[in-house]
Amino acid sequence: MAARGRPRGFDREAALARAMEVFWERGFDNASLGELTRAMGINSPSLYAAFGSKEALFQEAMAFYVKTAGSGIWEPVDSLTTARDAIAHVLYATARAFTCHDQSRGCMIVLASPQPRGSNPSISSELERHRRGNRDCLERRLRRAVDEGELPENTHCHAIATFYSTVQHGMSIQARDGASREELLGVADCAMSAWDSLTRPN
Amino acid sequence: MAARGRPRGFDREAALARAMEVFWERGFDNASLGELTRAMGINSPSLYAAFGSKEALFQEAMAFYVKTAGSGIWEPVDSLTTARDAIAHVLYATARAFTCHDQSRGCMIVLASPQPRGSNPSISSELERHRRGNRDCLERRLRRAVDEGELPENTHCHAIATFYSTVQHGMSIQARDGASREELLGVADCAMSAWDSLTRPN
DNA sequence: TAATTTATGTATTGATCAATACATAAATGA
DNA sequence: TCATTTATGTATTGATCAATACATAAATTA
Repeated sequence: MAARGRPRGFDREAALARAMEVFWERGFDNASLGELTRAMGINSPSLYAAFGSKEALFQEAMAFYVKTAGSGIWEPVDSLTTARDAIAHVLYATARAFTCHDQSRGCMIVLASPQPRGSNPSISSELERHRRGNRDCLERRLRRAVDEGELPENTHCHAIATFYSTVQHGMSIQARDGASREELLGVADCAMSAWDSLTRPN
Repeated sequence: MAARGRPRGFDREAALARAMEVFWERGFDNASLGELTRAMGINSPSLYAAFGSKEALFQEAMAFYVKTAGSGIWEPVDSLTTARDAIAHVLYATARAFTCHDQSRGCMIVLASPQPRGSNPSISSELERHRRGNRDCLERRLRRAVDEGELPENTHCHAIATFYSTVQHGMSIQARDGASREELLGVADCAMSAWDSLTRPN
């Protein structure tokens, strides 16, 4: 069945990628519709026809971010053979990802709308839900490692997952403050140096 | 010399404290003048007469935050007798400070304006300057510990300071996401468990 | 008391925001 | 060809923002 009506004059996914860039760099509130439409190369009626609203556009941009920039960091967590490798991968991949653009930008999920009572609470809570999901992903991986015998039974999986999640969040702030790749890799080194004492039977 | 003209009808510092609370919770952009004046109990002409502008009010609120909420965290760094005690104090005091209100709020310096190209770049850079100052404070304390013989000569003071600074920043995000005091204290525990391996002569 | 100075309350300003009205363009189906 | 459907461009809407104009109130100085 062919599409009825005048065909869309722009690439929807390319426009979404541009919108993601703007939201990533400027945050939700500071990304004005004028800036978005300029970056996307369309006018506001086209934006609203294709995406619905600024909030809906952000939600799609967030999903696009997770699928692209975020997948290289989080997807290998379950496939790597040890929890230690998985955690180390998250930290080192984060250090590289946060410093692969001209200007370091950190994580869109952490920085795009940090105030829970900001202008759009539903966006803030959606971002928070996603951050919590990442932490839970680490905690599940640690529990699996306990089940598999890699880690001792009394491992504090919740505390360790929260710790590494905290380090990963902090790297976003450091990246925004201009930290170099070497500095962020050094942060990952320091964080991983706690591994043995954190997972010691005792 | 007595003050000329009609005396101010409100307590300037109390109003500033109220403004700080609003900026702290809502961030610079989302804190509207209406919300600020309502919280401060004054009308906008009084605000502008007393503080100059929204930006100037924020700068004063930031200084007030540093002097009040921040001093308990950072002031003891130089007076504590070991670098280890100093770093531990920063982390544990942060965990307590970030969870002493009804709703966890994290650090105003980290969360009030996270986008460097936000609506007010001068505020973002001022906040960044302050974050960098805190990291430098840790690094200086570590270097002093090397000079005093507490830590070995080849200690990576810059990397260690960046690491603990990163953890402290990450705790702001966790606090905003509702982390409990126990969870943040656990993060501090995990971070401090890296101390021995980070400062081992090797 | 009269002149001066500073603060306050009410109302308003121009700018910017997200979102939309409306006419027109470009496709398909009959 | 002609009706229908969808997209686009121009222009505009009401809301909200930070900041201010202006008249009045409350103090000091002369």
